[in-house]
Amino acid sequence: MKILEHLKSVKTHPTAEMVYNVVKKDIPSITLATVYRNLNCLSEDGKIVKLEINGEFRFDADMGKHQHCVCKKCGKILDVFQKEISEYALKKIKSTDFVPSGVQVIFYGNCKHENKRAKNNKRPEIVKDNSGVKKR
Amino acid sequence: MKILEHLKSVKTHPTAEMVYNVVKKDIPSITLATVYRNLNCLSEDGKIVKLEINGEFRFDADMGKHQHCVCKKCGKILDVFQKEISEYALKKIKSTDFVPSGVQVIFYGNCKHENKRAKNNKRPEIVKDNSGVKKR
DNA sequence: CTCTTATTGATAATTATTATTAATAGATAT
DNA sequence: ATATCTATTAATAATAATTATCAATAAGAG
Ligand SMILES: [Mn+2]
Ligand SMILES: [Mn+2]
Ligand SMILES: [Zn+2]
Ligand SMILES: [Zn+2]
Repeated sequence: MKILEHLKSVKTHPTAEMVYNVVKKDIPSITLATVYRNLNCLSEDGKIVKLEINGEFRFDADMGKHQHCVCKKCGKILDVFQKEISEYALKKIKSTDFVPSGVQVIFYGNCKHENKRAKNNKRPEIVKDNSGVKKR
Repeated sequence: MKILEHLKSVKTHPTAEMVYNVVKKDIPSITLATVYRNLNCLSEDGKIVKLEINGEFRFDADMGKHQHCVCKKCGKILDVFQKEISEYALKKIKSTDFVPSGVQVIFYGNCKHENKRAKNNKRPEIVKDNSGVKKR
């Protein structure tokens, strides 16, 4: 309950560990494995969405049909609420040997950073700057 | 070269390990780490696509704009070549604080298994059958 | 052929996630 | 209320995938 409650209160698409770090303030005895277990159950039950971004799972309690943007620089995940995009994809897809039940739309690009000094960049830049690296 | 060559010859979206198991037949000295290294370089250079599905990375040498279907039962990944779907998404998205450079469309659902007797089912079913598991 | 640098193989380390299990909490029956 | 049964948890340990390290090797330049 606390886990779902917390997930509903944020729009950051946290990892299991991020959820854990917040929820343990309320339930100090809770363990990371319990958070994982509950997040997985919730997503199997269709109460939350489990996303896979940059090598880790992210969780989202917003079950409305929406899309996501992932910043290639800072890794931030933003919501896009334009259900026509998902609907178009599902309406248009014609596959003889596959029956789709849902679609996931992820945009990759760059978010508008306060380019002066990134203020809420918790993790180091994911940008892969190859300048100066010469290939042969 | 052998890695890229192999990737271009298949449409299975293999994992690094799958690529490794094939390429090592040609280059017995090759190591899994080298395969990972090269796959990552290739994807950074835009020569291949790196997908993230069911907790692991999948690689695809088909750089044409296309979409994917993931079977929730067997994990198989199928291609869909309908560029209008990705184009629609990119054209329609309006985000004030994000500049998209690409979009990834993944359909989830079920592929048409030869349900009489699955003939090329290499890996065990991923299906999560909760029948008989009562929640309280 | 020698020198310099990039890439590899071998392996260790890391990270995220899942599995195990005895203990606990919660519900149910007495 | 107390005993009993059962689902969930905490506390690990284990696993799986991926990345890092680094000495040895291969490739290119001169
Ligand atoms: Mn979201
Ligand atoms: Mn493909
Ligand atoms: Zn950003
Ligand atoms: Zn299937």
